[in-house]
Amino acid sequence: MSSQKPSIPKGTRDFTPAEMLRRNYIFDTIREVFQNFGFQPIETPAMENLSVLLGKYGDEGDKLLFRILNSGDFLSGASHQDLQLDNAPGLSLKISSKGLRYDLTVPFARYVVQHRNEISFPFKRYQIQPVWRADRPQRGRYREFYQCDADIIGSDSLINEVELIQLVDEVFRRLGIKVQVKLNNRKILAGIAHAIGAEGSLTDITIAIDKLDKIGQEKVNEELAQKGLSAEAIDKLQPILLMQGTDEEKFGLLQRTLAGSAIGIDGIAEMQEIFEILHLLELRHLVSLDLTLARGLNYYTGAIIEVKATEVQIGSVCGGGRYDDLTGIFGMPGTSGVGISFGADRIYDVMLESNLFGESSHKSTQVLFANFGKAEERYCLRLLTQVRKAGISAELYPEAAKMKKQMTWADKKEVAWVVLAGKEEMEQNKLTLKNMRSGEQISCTLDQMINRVKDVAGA
RNA sequence: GUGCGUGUAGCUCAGUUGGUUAGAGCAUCGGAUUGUGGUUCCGAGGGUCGUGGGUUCAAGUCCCAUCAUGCACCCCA
Repeated sequence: MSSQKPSIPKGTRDFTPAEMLRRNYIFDTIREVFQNFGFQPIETPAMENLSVLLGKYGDEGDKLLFRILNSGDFLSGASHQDLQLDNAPGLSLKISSKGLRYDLTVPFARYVVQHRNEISFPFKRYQIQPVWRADRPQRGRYREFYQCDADIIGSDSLINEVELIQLVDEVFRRLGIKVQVKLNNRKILAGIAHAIGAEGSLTDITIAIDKLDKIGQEKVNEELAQKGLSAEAIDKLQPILLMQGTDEEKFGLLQRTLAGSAIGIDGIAEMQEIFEILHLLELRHLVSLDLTLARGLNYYTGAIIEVKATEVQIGSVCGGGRYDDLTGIFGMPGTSGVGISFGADRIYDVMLESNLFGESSHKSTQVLFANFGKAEERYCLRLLTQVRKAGISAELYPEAAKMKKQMTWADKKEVAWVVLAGKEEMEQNKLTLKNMRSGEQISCTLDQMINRVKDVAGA
């Protein structure tokens, strides 16, 4: 029989015990902060109906959706014509009706509409689950990754934006990651488009502006011209692109520039209020207005947030914003929400690179009972139960392998203590306790052993 | 979808202007030590050199194709 080479799909990963301990440390930290801020957990299915997902993330997003082939005779829904025409998007709708979720926000909007009668608004939920994107994997980019989302839906108050920023500040404080929080507002971006007379090109403008720090002013202008923006409009855009100074100075310039745009004025007022409240709070990380922040997700309508690690280059580790009418598509208009999403996998990469995982994430079995044979096994099994009842994680090596093998095994697993209980110990109703770090060995009773292990663990 | 790079043992890699039987370290397993690991010594297993074709007396090495993978763009957590 020929064996096949085992592999996993591109952009997916296995996680070792050591990695899982560290990943769980991140999830636990984020979860604690979510709960501390009053968010409640939900989960939604890995797959959604395609009708829920399509059209919510822009054309690019639709392309990146993983689609699930219908079960059984999946071709039955497709006509001969469908198969013959070179029409992949059309055909895919005939043979696939489900897809893997692309983010947690859209499924949440669907959840809210479906459960609206059980929810008392404003509803604050958190959700920690994997999402899938058919992107080309590279550094910090995976096809399967975890998002940790906190959203508040059913409240227009800007307090919510501020709370999320506070939450972000707290999560990264606890994890020890240095970050920079950038804020912008879609309404301001719309106002800019209006002010330079190019409302129709809002998306092109925001995407081009977003690249400013990457490709520079000239290239951005070239790209805008290529997208069909008039020279006059590009000209008018320059003062905004090059805007420098304090947030107050930026707001001043914006107010003058966007004076003719109601939506722009509205956006400025929102941001001013958010900053005003933020100034009352003591935040650890710098929060700044960044007009080049665009964010491609189509559903954002108001404030947008992005968080970048300052010491590791990996793209954003956290992003979010306000969406005024995501539930409207599902038949429940007028319910505004705002949310934030932490990218657990990128946070992991940042922490690994910056050496931020402490010993707290190093947890293994505390006590291993060496196995000497059948009779000793029985003896140890009774002791083992009592050790576990005392709250100490313990296990018995499952077979009477050579001592060297058992000790090596304990060493590799970073077990702190090994209990040796053979014939001699059984006769004296005692056991030998070995400290794997120091190599020191003592003879003692079960109670003495439990106290010793607990003492050292507590110290 | 576009561009550039890389594929040799489980992992990291060496392999000369093409030249006889493809190597090392780490890891794994076994022994030295049948009740003692982290440092020693000895030994063993493990390879269709990504795959297919071509050039050549001869290809891990050169050429082409293909697949996989990494990076950049796009987009994003």
